[in-house]
Amino acid sequence: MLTYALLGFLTYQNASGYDLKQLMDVSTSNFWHAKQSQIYTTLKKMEKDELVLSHIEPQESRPNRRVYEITEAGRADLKNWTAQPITQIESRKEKLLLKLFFSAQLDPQRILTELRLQKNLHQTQLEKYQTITKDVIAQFSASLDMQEDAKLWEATRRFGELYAEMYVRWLDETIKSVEQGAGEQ
Amino acid sequence: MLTYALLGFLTYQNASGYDLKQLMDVSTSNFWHAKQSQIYTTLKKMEKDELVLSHIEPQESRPNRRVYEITEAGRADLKNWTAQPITQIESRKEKLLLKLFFSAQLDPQRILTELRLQKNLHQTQLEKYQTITKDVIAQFSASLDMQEDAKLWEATRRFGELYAEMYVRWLDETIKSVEQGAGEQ
DNA sequence: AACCTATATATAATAATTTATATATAAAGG
DNA sequence: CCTTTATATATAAATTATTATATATAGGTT
Repeated sequence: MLTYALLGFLTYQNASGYDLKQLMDVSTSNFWHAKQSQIYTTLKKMEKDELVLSHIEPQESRPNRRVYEITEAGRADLKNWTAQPITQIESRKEKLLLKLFFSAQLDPQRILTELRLQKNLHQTQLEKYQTITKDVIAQFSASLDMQEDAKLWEATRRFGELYAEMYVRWLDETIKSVEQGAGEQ
Repeated sequence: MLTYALLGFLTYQNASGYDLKQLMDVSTSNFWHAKQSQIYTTLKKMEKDELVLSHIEPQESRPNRRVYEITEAGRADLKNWTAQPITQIESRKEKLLLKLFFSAQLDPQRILTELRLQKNLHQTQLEKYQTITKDVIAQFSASLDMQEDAKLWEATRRFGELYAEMYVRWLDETIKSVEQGAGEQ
């Protein structure tokens, strides 16, 4: 899957592994992320599979860059993937819920502390989606040739916003429910 | 992480790999899931680490069961894990959003078909949380010694419900937005 | 009679992902 | 002056997860 994310970025412009990591961090990290090491090894595999090709770009006073370029085979592969409809719901993994599920014999105070910490985190995240992320996309939206892209990027930002909102709401409800059983304010 | 899920189940009762797979599928699959093969190999590793121990339970006309039991070390390990607060937001991976993000040059009709299919899936899922899952938990809630557990289980069910609700809402918004650009009803 | 589902465990092979480490330098901040 | 951050790539090791396959039988369905 990471392959397709990388191919997607490379349809916009050539990029190094370093560039691609930066791009992911600021744009798709909300719904797709990868570690630096995975990006580098995946690019290597992609070059072996001829989905991309690379060349070294010498730099002064900085390590040389290995810049990747998508090939025709790469474009075809990406197109083929996008043509394949997703017929299932993506499964989630949420450590917090796993802990909660098995926490009945635990001290309610501990659970509450943890839930409140999480509320903070998601609230901060929510605000980021509503300010910084929104502004970044709005800027892209201003350039004419980016309008179609920006519309879809906005949709993914909105997902992040709605998700964070939902999470905070659920935490509020859950905190209240746990407080009731614990006899504390 | 799967280790803790399995240990969690084993604090309630001894179980075989097969049992644990069934249990996960009907209870935690909303926020934690695993394939049969991973469960079997993880149990094996856990036994080597002395977090569980197993014995064979002979059966007539069915393959013998290998039943696992949590050890004191296992209980300690689980307790230690629950005591460790989670200080980060869990990162998501959503193929659908990844596709959407890179879909500007794609036929809007295709995107719409895919989004509508997803809406169906999440709507069906939502109804399940609101009916079957809700009923199952309500039944557990009826037995006195399960009330504390059932309350937390209900919280995790509620998460699934809110998530599905949010997803459907986002899909509605996104479908509308894509329709506008595509000049179709 | 043939097929599917449920019951039950196990392992091999592969793929995906994370953690850790190594190297090298410039610029900026405290 | 020292530390941190940014720039850049690369690989080893370990963990986690998926896909595929093998075996065996009872019971129900087409």
